[in-house]
Order: sequence, then C-alpha cells, then structure tokens
Amino acid sequence: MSSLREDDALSSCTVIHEDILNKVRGEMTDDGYLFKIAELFKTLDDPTRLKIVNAIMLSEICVCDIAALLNMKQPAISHHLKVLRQANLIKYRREGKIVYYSLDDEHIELLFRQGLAHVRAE
Amino acid sequence: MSSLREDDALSSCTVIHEDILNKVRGEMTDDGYLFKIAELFKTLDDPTRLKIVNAIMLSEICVCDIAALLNMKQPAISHHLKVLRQANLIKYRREGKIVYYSLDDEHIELLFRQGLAHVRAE
DNA sequence: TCATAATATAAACGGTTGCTTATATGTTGA
DNA sequence: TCAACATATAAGCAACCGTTTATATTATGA
Repeated sequence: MSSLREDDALSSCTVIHEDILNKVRGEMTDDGYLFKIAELFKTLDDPTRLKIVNAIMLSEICVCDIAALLNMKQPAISHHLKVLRQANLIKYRREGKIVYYSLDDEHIELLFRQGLAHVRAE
Repeated sequence: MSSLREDDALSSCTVIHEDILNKVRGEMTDDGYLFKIAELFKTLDDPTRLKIVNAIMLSEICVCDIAALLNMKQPAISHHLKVLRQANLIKYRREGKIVYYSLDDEHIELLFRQGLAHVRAE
C-alpha cells in the first residue's frame, strides 16, 4: 500500500536526470544542519543587527551606548540583543545598572569578515 | 540654528561612555557595506534556499530536478533561483528548454561551510 | 504553425519580523 | 524604602517574505 508517491507537490515537473538526483541526494548536508545554518544567517540578515555585532566586535559596550551610536530607541536595541543572545553569538556582564555586551563566539567575526570580503569584491 | 540634536530617537537613553563611542564610531565598517552584507546573509537565511545552494554546490542541476529533489512546486524553486541570481550567487546556462544552474561565486561555498562549521561546533 | 514541455512571472494569502509605545524589572544611592 | 536610571518585556502595527495558483514565455518537434 505504500508506494513512492513522489508526485505529491511536484506540480508540472518531471525528474529529468535521475543520475544527478541520486548523486546530490546522497551527498547533501543533513536537513537539521541546513535548518540551523539558516537560523544562524537569519540572525545576521538585518543591518541594525549587523551594526550591533560590528560595534560589539570593536569594544565591549552597553545598551545605552549602542542606542546612542545607532540613534535608535533603547527597546529596539534590547530586542536585537535578545535575538543575538538566543543565538549564542553574544554574552553579557552586569555591572550595577549597566549591562555590557561582548562577543561570545569568534565564528561570528569570521562570518562577518567573510561577508565583508564578498561584498567588497563585487 | 544647526545643533547636534542627538536626542532625536534616543528614548530615555543617555550616552554613558563617550570614549568608547568615539572609538567605535571611528572604526566601524561603512554603512553601505553593512547593508550589503545584510543583503547577502538574507539570501542565505532560508532553509529552502540553502538546500538549493547545497544542491548546486554538488552538481550543475536544472529547475525540474531541484523541484523533485526538494519535493516542492516548480514556481517556488524558480522564485528562489531568481533571488540567488539577483545576488550574483548563481549563474545559468540554457540548453534547449532546460536551464542549468551552477555556482557563480566560490565565496558562497565558503560561507556555507563556515556556517556549517559553526552549527556543528555547538 | 501548433501542441507540448520547461521555466518564468504575477497576484494573493498567511505568517513572520522590526520598530514603536507603554510598562515592568532590577539596581543604586539617598 | 523610595526616587531615579539602565535595561527588559509586551502588545500592536506595518512591511516583508515564502508559498500557492494561475498564466505567460520560450524552445522543441511533429
């Protein structure tokens, strides 16, 4: 009773090169990883968030200073910091009322530089 | 008549560390580049698009085969291919009715691998 | 030149996201 | 314990994005 059913959502498309499909299918990165990579890039796909990352790369910095630097409302900054925190890209340190943020992961700086290299090369 | 007016959108925030602000301001990457990096990451922030990139990394491949591979409708694939094309990440080659896609830029494969390395390390 | 097949484009819908205003939490010093 | 300040969270709204259905291109072969 269980057939292949690969015409489910294929619209008007038919497989053309069976050999290529098999090769690619066998060598593709696991779905779970792909999903996680997408999530990682999603945290870096916003100019504001990139500016925050860039600032934190250059110096440990507090929320108020970031808001002043980017000329934006403080809640907006806090919101983005939360996104970056949940992605384990930054960490924080409390000193009295003030919270200082810094990079948690060197990979992010690498990704940032790699992205910069790409857009500079165009 | 022209004052500094840096309290425009700062909400209830005051600059705390003038020295840090000056340092960061002086060393930050240009806005234009940051915007372009964000655009680059935006093209890679979607699981479907990452799967397509991953497939194209492994073999030159046509639209129909990608649709079959991902079990998705053909217009959805064409839409994503357009996004990747406009970002200069992939190129195409027409052979009769069939259009074959391949990577246009090695940087993308580097970014992909770097992202994978990061999510694997967690 | 006509039918068919591969691909591209367009419009529409639902879900997500970033920013805003308003409010809450937490810390300090009086 | 209270006022002031730095930060966090919540709710609401507008803009954006991925998918779908429908239709338009473009190329082939009869």
